[in-house]
Amino acid sequence: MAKDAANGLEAHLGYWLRYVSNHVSHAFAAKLAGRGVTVAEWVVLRQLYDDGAVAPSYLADRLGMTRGAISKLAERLALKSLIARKDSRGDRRSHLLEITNAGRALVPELAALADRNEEEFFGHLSPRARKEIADIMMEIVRRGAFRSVPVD
Amino acid sequence: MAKDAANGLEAHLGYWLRYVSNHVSHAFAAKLAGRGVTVAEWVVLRQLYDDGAVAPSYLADRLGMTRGAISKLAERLALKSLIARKDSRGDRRSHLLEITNAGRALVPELAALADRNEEEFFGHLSPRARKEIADIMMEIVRRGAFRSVPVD
DNA sequence: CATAATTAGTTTCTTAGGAAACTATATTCT
DNA sequence: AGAATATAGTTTCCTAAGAAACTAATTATG
Repeated sequence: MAKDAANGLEAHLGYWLRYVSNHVSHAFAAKLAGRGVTVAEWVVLRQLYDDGAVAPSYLADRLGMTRGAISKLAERLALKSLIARKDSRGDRRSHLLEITNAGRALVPELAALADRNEEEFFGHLSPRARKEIADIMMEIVRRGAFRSVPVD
Repeated sequence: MAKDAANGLEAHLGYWLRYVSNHVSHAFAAKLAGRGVTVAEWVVLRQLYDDGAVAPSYLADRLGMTRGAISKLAERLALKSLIARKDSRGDRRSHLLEITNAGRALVPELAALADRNEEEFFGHLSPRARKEIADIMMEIVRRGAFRSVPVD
């Protein structure tokens, strides 16, 4: 019962994750578009809502994006006055990003859209199943398989 | 025990799926880059490996991409001689895409990389857990939540 | 049968992210 | 202290995808 080297696409969990995740994100993006923000912007906003003032590089690390991407993202959010840059006393290379009042006010609205999207795609799953999958995903992140990827 | 409207990012399954999926895809992309193909190209190639000659629009539908994206993807793959366009007798608007011998020969190599990537991220999960998640993802796709997404 | 509507695919424009080069500041080493 | 190195963030260049406009061919309609 040898496994075919050209194993079906569908056999890979990565395939299904990508497929579903792309669709879920896309649907979410469509909802967010009404409020003039992208998914990435929402994620940054939501993070700053919790974290207060943090360095761009911290965000990059935390959210798994490059510094360049965060730099541009921060610029866009600043133009929309949803976040503000704040000098970080002590090190003149760096600064801090902080959510503005307008940004803070927006978060619950966007969160409601996130909840609705979540419900739309995963609402039919039992809380137990949802929790289990989320735990597995977190475990994968926790294992830090992300750093150690050999580039071949 | 009211739920906070600004529910934590991490509470959303969509968030974790996106996070993990992005990383898995990225790691996979790095592996594929050695063979000169992208993840999207691999997916198309793999599909054609199974399906024989099919219309671009079928691929777009099947893979959840736009026709424009498939058009450009097909062009790239054709330039690499991994697929070929074939006139579809009868309807002169359309044509068929077909994997070439070179493309066919490449698939098992790429499949091995896919397996390795899969192993790297999901290898620690029991076959049962993997199967369960995959089933849930397929179920979400099957439910066709994808079509019915309201754009607001 | 001629014209309208539809369908298949392509192209243009725009957006967003990664990689790597780059600038400015801070730290380390001797 | 002075030179080499490292770090924070930005910018440039490139790639890829979506939306919508567009072209060509086909089917439906009056």
